[in-house]
Amino acid sequence: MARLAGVSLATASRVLGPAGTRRVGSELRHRVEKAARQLGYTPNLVARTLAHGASDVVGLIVHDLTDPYFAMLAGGVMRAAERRGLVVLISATRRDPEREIAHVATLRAQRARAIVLAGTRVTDDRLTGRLAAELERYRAAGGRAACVGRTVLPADTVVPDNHGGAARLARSLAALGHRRFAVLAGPPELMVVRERLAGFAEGLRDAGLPDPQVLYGDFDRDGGHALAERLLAEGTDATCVFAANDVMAVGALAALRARGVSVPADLSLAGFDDIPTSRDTVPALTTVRLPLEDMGERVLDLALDPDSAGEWRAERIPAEVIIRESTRDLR
Amino acid sequence: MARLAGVSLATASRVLGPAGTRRVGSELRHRVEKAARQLGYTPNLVARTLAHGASDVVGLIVHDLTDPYFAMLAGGVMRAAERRGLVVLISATRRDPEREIAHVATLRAQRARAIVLAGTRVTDDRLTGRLAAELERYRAAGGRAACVGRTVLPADTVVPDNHGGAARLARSLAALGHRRFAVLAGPPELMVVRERLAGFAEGLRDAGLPDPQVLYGDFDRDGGHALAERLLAEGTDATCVFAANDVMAVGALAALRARGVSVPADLSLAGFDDIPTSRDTVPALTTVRLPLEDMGERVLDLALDPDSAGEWRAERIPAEVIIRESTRDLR
DNA sequence: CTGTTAGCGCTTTCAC
DNA sequence: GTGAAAGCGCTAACAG
Repeated sequence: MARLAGVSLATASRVLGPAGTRRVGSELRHRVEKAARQLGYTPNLVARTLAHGASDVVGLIVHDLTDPYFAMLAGGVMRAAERRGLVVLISATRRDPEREIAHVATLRAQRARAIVLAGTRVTDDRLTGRLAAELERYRAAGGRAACVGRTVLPADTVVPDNHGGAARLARSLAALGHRRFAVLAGPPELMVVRERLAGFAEGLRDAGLPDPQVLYGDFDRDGGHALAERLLAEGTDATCVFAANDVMAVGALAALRARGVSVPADLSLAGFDDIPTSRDTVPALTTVRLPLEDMGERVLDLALDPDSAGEWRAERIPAEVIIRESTRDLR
Repeated sequence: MARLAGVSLATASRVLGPAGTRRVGSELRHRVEKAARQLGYTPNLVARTLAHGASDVVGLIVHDLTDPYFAMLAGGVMRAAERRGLVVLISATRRDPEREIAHVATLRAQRARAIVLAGTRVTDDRLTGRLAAELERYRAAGGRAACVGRTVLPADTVVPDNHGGAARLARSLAALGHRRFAVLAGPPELMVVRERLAGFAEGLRDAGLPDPQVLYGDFDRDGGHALAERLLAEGTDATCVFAANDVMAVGALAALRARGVSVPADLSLAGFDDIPTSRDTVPALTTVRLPLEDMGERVLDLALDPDSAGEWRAERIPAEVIIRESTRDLR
């Protein structure tokens, strides 16, 4: 113990402890610091957490780190955490709501200072209810939480404008002269999917166009690939395809290419999210931009900052349509 | 406290505690479990860690989660951790060795059960020495560690066959009829870069070809982009370009395309790693495959499994050349 | 300003 | 088998 090395005991805690209004004579302060350095002493954060109550780990629950959407989000959360001197415990749900609930429980047991939930929001009320209950216990134990997605959970939320973005995208596409659309959607149980789909349909209606043809599948690269093949197999009169997210669009692009369908000459394609690779696909992907890293930072801020009044806060994130080369101008 | 709820006290610990040879009468066992359930009791892992010594968090230090290489690696580590009931604390170095050292220190303070280091290995001896020292302290405090990359650290290591893979790639490319090469390399301080460069040059020599033209830059997408532009600006007589990793290759591809250089018609291009997107680029990227997720799992296994004898283990990971469409067959 | 004294919640000998 | 008691290493009142 650095204590014995120095001379005093709990004084050490004051100088080595969390920066703050620690008043210690400079003489002793130096002695302690010196001793600590000599012994290579590092405070045991576990003990500190136990005694002091507040841990400096925050939990982040995502679907899959391998998906650029979540990787970017995680990057933002980690950046914000580092700025505050906190560390991030990441766990993946792989879209399994049960696993998400379990992870919240683990984080509670771990006494994480805050939990950020990203991307498994489903429409099943029973599941949502159980997750909410688990979160409630966590909060009751002094934890803070925030999530990104829809405001269905009892927590502050960063809510990307999925609906509005998709609607604006639809209108932009209509303005390019497209009249018939197909949507490669993820599983209908996913909130994001429903929002983007509804927004897109609404945008189409605004433009006086009929509802799109909709195909449901997995919300990932292979899902996009499979759906594009199905679209081709079933036949379509659409001139433009909207994939519910960019990774699906990337998969669709590959499938179309393999089948000899040229984008955008034969068929236009648009995605959603604006992950980094979407500007590097060929053709570059028209999409709806979400400031993923910023969202990550914001959601951690929300989780950590003192609650506002009674109601849960919802921070809307604007989504911006970006027209690139994958959508043909038919005019 | 579940204790009072039930009846006994430390008995609760025996039934709720870590699974094992806990002998408790089934009557009491049931009572305790019931009480725990009623109260929604969850053991405080922080306290357990303090008392019991062993935490169930493992640390993972990567360069940047946003880079698919590390995302995949992280995915593997997380999978392996989950299988063992452990959680993963991830931190990013953004290639700053100082930050890496700091993260090890933090993880030590956090009493992480194990640390996995991935991807900041540099050639600076002073830095490596300090990192080694920090690791040594961690280990002295009972921690375990393993890393992926070069075996320069006092730890078990998963070592991808960068040299061999690059050499085989060079020979394959030579077999396709290419005679003059350019390499878009990352910063020379990075171990990976040196290994891949050396391996590539060696493969060329094996084939009786001259050393390649080498350009150094950043080890990421934008680095690849910038380097490709520089290559074009400076002019080159190479018929094939080797980018030291896939994300650089993706950037290079975009730059070449923007400049009207067709791949592989005008110039061939190859990468390294085989990240998921490399099969979706246009043209699909010739590369050297590394089983990233497996590597992640293996490195955690290495870190956690009881040390073998005195020497540090080095687990070689084979790298497989994958010829796709981005490299032209000149024969 | 600085030393003493209780715990934080759990695991673990050590008796009964 | 099961209860009692002693810490794990640190922080936080509370006195000096």
